[in-house]
Amino acid sequence: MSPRGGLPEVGFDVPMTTEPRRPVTMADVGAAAGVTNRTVSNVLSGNKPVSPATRAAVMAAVRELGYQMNVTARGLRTGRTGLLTVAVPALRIDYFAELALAVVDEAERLGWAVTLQQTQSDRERELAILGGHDRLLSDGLIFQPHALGPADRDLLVSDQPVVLLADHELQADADQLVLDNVGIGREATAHLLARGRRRIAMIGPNHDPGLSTAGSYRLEGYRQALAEAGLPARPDLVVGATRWTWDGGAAAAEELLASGVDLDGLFCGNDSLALGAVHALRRHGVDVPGDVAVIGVDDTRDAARSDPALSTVAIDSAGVAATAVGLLVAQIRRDAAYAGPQTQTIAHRVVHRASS
Amino acid sequence: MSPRGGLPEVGFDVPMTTEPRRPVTMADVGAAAGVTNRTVSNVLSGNKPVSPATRAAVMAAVRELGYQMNVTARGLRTGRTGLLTVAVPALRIDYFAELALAVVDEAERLGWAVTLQQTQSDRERELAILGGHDRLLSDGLIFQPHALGPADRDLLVSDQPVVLLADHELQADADQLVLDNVGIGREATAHLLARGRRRIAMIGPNHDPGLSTAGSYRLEGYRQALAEAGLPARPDLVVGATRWTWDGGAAAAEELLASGVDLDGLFCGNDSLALGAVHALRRHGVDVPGDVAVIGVDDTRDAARSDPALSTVAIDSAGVAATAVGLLVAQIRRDAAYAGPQTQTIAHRVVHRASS
DNA sequence: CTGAAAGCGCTTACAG
DNA sequence: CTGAAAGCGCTTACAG
Repeated sequence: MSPRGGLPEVGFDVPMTTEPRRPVTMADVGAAAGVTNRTVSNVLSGNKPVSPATRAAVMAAVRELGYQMNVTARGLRTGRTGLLTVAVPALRIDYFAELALAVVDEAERLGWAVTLQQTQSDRERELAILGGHDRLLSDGLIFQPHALGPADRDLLVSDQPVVLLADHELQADADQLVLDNVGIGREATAHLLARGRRRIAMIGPNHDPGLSTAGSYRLEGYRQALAEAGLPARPDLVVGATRWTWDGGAAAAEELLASGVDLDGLFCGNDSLALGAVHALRRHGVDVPGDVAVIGVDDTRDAARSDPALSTVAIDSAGVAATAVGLLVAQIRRDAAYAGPQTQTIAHRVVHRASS
Repeated sequence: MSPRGGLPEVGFDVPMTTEPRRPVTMADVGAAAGVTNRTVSNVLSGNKPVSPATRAAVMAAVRELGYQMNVTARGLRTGRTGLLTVAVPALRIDYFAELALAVVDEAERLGWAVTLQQTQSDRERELAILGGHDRLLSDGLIFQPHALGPADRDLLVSDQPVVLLADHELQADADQLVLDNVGIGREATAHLLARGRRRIAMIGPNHDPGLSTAGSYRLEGYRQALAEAGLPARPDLVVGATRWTWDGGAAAAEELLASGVDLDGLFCGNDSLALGAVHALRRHGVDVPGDVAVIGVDDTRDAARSDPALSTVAIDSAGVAATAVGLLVAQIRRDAAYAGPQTQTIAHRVVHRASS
């Protein structure tokens, strides 16, 4: 804008002060500090000793130039990105949301970042998790398969770090944290029996044979408990639920009521189902626990806060998260203390509250 | 273990069948398909046309060798990782959890993965988000600052793609989605006034002057509504809450009741506070809405499901997430349609339910 | 449509 | 303790 008269011609050829913003590299930092990029790397990584004077000069240059490490380049060189992947069926289900957020907390505490993936219980998406992009961008995977099952053991074996969360023992060649779902169903039902209930319904089993969900195992436990009490398994008392959500629980309870079946106890596959079911029951004038005692599974935060407070089988999702992250990081670091692939059973316990 | 007698000496020097598992590279795939890595890259990226026969040969080799792209290497070359970062104060707060999960959904739909970060409203951690590792590992950032405020505008400006979610307009050089928190407080309070309440309390303002939270703006709206109705602002009706959680709401309600103040309406800074407060009120025999009408903010899922269903000021977190992801991706792609940094106000609306 | 080569920004043996 | 150089596995102008 200013006339060129007052400036030497050459002035127009010097670079503008606002250059194309080439990112600052370690070499730039080194040049400013009078060393090479190698020394900068040693200072920043702490892998090799560096003299205090050199360190100070480097750090000053880092600050002055606003240097930020190119994590992708480091990742290519070292094979580590500092990222973990968590893949669960659906984050809309409270239990998985709480589990995933617990993993984020625990990983963050140990200095790792986390990416979240949802499989929607879809086989193709579960396969994509195992072989996909994010798998290689992150250093390890915590994965709850839903559509993949025991028949897919070859797929679930991996030379990359992985911890499986499972509704049933999947195979022995990877770390896995397994729920005792039969035990959960049996103990939940036994709790209702102990409260004097005899006509106990269940909401939850999934009729999709392709899904190895917790539902079928919990149903088995429910049947075992009834059998141990000398009670028959009545199909009219069992209602399926494809989606284990609040809405699914409300709909299933409506279905139970509409069928006219007489019940005095209700075991729901998880807390979300149970809370939706309680809501529907009360809307129809059914008292909980007076007319029907209800118990869920998971002990989500909402369970303790609902009115009436929901009895449940507590699963320590924070503990599962901590264990899973610990095992995964041990694998990634090739810790000497890491004992190799193992199967751990996740603990559970019945929590008695007002709903039963 | 087996005696070497039966084997030729040379046998011990041939490589074992289980080699050190060098990862398969594009060059390996090319060698198997009779082309170079460049052609493999062209096939896999789709960036350049490749003859059908060559493509088929490459894809066959990819399958046979079980090739998985090294995403880190591609990221170093292209400057893209396919990863977005979402940073919010705390995932334990329902609104942020729902917002973050909505971002995951929307990003996934568009083919991006998401990493989640929590700042805990801590200034150091917010600065780390802006300058940290994950910033450079991901292609863009959706960030709700809490400790950083208008005074930090220089820090919030960036040459890297960013979308700010804000409780108050922060600065004009970045995309930002801003809540009209004064309006939210005013309309929530006006709703209670319209329901005939005159002694309206508020739970929420944060007394930490370092935090530019929504609380102070919503408090201002609350005062405006009272003033417009000709009512005085009574300090004894306002209770602070440092953490906007269910527990925080229950504790604040206890505090209100213990103070002996007479109230007939209650505006809570968010739904989590409100649900905790309702629980505490009812436990002390206070009827909602008979004795005290209650309204929250956010319209989290629990709001509609609680008993009584909670009135609230709905914020469309799914819409916020979709808009934020859309703006961020447009920045990353340098879309021609991208209009440059802009400020959008997030819509809200009062939802009347049973609690008022 | 394909090959040979350069280069993204780091880390790390190899010398000194 | 530091320099010069190789190489991680891709993508992409440059030739043909």
